[in-house]
Amino acid sequence: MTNATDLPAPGFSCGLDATLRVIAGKWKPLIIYFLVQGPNRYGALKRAVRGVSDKMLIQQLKELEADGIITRHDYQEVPPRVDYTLTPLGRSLAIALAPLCEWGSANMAAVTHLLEERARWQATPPAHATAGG
Amino acid sequence: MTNATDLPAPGFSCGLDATLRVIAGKWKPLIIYFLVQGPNRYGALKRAVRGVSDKMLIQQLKELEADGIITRHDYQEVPPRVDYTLTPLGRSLAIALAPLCEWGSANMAAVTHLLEERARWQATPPAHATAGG
DNA sequence: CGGCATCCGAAGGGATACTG
DNA sequence: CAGTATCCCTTCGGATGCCG
Repeated sequence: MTNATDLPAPGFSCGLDATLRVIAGKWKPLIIYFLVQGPNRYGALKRAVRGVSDKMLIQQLKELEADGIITRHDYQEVPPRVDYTLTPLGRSLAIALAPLCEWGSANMAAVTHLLEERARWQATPPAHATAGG
Repeated sequence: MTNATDLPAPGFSCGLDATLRVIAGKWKPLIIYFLVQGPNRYGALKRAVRGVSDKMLIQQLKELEADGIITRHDYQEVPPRVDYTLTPLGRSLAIALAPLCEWGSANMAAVTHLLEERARWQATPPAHATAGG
């Protein structure tokens, strides 16, 4: 980040905005990051992300492919065999994701705790939660 | 990141998952990143993010506050004056966001182009786009 | 195994109007 | 200026079922 006192921006809050368009989607960052390990088959991806449905996985995979982040290789054999690989662009994005990963690891305890707090906060009577502070 | 050939993972794709919970939301990363410049008023945030509605901005701000990423200070004066500041935790998250920002800047041209491509792809007849591939 | 289509509920998020 | 509330449409995303 530049001087942090001069990073205003015309329409973008810097490239962050651009990046967000690409990684938008509940599973994309996870998919991308998982793929840094190397090419992986559909099934492996599905097992790795754990929780994602076929629909979502396929959808995100397609968008990622359309965005030039990954490439799909169909071996055209039976039983079906397909694998997904990060493109150079995708790889660079993955490494940019690393700090976020590290942050999460470093603060996982806090995050876990916070998430619980938030859940409680959200369960608060939507009436006029201004009180309680 | 480590060797990129040895960063598998148990149930989490590393802390990335945890981080994603915190920055989930169309505007959060932008808000966080904008705040690294220092404390900012509601209006400044609104102008900076540009495109966000009051509803969304307030909502995300509240969640960020609940998550311990930012703090809100109400000067209790009139006309109203409130400002938001990154907590140490928030600051650390912001710096983890920097690489993403840089990636976006570095690849903005490509991303912009890709986005157009995707828009075109999405406009494709949803019938059975299996063809043409 | 890998993938697609459909249905459906939940959440996201914009527009507008109102308050102090 | 800062924030709240409501309406309402869109997107996200999960469950299920079917196909090559």
